[in-house]
Amino acid sequence: MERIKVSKLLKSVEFGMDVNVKGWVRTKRGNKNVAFIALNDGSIIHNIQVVVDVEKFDEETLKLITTGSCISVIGELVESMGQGQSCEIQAKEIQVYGTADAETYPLQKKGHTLEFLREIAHLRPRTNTFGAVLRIRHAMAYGIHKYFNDKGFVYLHTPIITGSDAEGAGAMFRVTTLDAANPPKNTDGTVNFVEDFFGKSTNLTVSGQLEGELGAMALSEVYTFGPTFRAENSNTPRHLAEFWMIEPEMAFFEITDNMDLAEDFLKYLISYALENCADDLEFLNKMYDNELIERLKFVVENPFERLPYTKAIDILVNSGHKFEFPVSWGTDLQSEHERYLVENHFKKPVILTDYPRDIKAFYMKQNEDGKTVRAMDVLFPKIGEIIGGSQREEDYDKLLARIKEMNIHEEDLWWYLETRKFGTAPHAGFGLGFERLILFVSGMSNIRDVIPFPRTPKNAEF
RNA sequence: UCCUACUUAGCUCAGUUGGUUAGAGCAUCUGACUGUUAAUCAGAGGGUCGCUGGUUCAAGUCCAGCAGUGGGAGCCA
Repeated sequence: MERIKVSKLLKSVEFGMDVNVKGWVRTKRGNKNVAFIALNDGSIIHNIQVVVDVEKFDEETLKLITTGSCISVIGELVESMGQGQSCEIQAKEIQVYGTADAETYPLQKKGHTLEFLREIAHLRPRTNTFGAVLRIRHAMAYGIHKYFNDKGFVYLHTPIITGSDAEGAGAMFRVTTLDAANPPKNTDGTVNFVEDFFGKSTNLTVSGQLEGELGAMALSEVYTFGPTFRAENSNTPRHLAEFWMIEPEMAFFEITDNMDLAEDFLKYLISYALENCADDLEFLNKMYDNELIERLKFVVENPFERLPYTKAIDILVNSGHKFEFPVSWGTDLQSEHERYLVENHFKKPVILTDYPRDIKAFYMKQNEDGKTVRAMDVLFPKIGEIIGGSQREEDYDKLLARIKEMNIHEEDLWWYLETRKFGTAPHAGFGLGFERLILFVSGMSNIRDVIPFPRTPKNAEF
């Protein structure tokens, strides 16, 4: 008999037919006459209740059905006699695929702390919480591709191993096949990477942006969506050493077009979650964050506040609010400043633009004032910076001057500079941290709980 | 990396000014119960008190170092 998924079954109203479901047992309870098994196959947050007439089954088989075990059930789909579910399966045949020793299986019927579940990341997808988060994560990944595809963007695969050390987005992980204990050396004692696999020093990418720009200078609109690596010793609920990032890059877009796209993109994804992940969001709203759904709707329905950095500084200085770090023009905003703007002053997402050039990357387009660049950061409640982007400097001379000024090796970027030499065009783009998006959409508060197997300093288990 | 808190049963936590044999709830096991919803009720088993060292007649409790985890900060997405 063909297997039917629980998600499909719970929507079915055709009582009286025999069905086959397969899944993992969440709980079993009952008495010597009747047993109730809550079965889940991950297709939906809800379980299907399997009713077992105890005397019709072998006692030894029923004993094997414990929390965590995996079974296949054939039975009749009937209207439930009990409260709490509309339909259930009256079991006729049960096959046990895999037992789960009750004394050692770590997941209980009772709730667990997220900290404990992180220690058993191989089993936590079997919980309601992680089932919900992982389904939402999937829906967001799909929504991202759908959004860009519908808009005519080309999905560009940028390299994961990079020889460019000039991306400037943080510490990198080295990629090498050299013997760590005994690497070939130059006469001055440094490691000779000419003998390494690629004939030069290579690292894992910290951003696909520079290559993304190369694609945009031919295909007009491109986006990347792939893993990104930062070797920073960051121990916070918002950072991972390995995370996924979405980086659209658009020719002929100026900074305002970039902001429009970023806002529309975020609103599309949040709407997509509200429409397609309603059950999972309701669960998370109930269990973790009572204002989650309300907050998601608010973000979709209200325009983001847009203002230049300089104006934000004025607001902060005149706020009368006591900050731990003083506010002054020319310094980067601290978390507390961003939080004040988003959560206290505007009470909605904020897009800040035109930051001082000295605190931003070399590739950002320089404004006429000689002091600021066309950067934009999208700040969200609870999680802070969710998007960072800019219009790019398309003028060869200005870009080269900035590279020299910041002591970046221009010879490493010859290919990047050539796009400004041959058919340059105004263009812009941004980066969205995928896990930060999931954090916001799911209402979870630690980034380690929105990726299946988190990589953080001192942790690469599983 | 810095600041701070925490680490006691499978899980979540109590544990008094240092003082006999370290407790509870849940989970597990056994039994009871004719349809349960984190079922309920009764009983039982379950501990190197994170690790190392120190103070003391005596350390889960006080001190030091180390490790891990949470929260905050920095770096950023």
